[in-house]
Amino acid sequence: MEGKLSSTKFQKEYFDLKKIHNSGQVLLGWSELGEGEYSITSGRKKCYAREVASHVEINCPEEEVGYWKHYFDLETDYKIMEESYSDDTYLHEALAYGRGIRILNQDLWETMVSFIVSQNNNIPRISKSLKEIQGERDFFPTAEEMYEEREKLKNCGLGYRDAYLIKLLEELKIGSRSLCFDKQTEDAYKELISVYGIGPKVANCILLFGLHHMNCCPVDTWMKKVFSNHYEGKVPEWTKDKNAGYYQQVTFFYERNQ
DNA sequence: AAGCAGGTGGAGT
DNA sequence: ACTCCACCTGCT
Repeated sequence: MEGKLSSTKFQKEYFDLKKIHNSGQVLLGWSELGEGEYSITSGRKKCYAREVASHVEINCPEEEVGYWKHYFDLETDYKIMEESYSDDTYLHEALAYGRGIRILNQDLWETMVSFIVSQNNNIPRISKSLKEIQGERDFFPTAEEMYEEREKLKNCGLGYRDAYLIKLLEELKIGSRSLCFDKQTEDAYKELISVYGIGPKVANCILLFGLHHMNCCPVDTWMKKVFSNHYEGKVPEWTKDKNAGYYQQVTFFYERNQ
């Protein structure tokens, strides 16, 4: 490690590591070292985070404090987001239950791979496959690194999804596609679903979890349960809110843990 | 032992 | 534009 280490504390009321870890947005990079204690990687960076008393403590190199503040979205006020919910009893309950969940600013490439792998799949196998892809490395491989070892992807238990990743890696290699999605939500969405293996659900997950478009609301089997169990099968108004992604996360979390 | 799991592409209307 | 349905694989 280079430079001084830094230990920073943050109020825990709207920052709950365990809830974030179990909220469905994180599929790689986090490993639980003990109760409420994690080592976390994102891109080429690594930190340790743990719950102490009424705080969350983040330990990382001094020059990376800003990176991790952004990763945990600590510049966003979740209290205001919670209080600005529409007049909706179920959402109100979910917001209280999920208080502490934040929408992370995860590494884009890691998010893309994670959610391509996640389709029609289950959590244990998703995690297993993603660990297989990482292998013995300290960090999840970049697109360049994965391209070099693309043949190995066939041995990662990905099933038919390996073809999706290999095609994407080849497109990136020859430059017919880039990882720049720095554009309006609608344009980024169109470009994402043009990727072989990315449909509407995965595209919305990438927009929300990798590109921080807070208005995006991925609809998966759990969200369909939310709609049918609490909204008479209708799609609630808040799915179109500017903070729909946060509402999706807390209702997803609430429904899954009932 | 069939069916399912954080869906998608492709074929057929 | 909209319904079906096969699809890798591991788990129950």
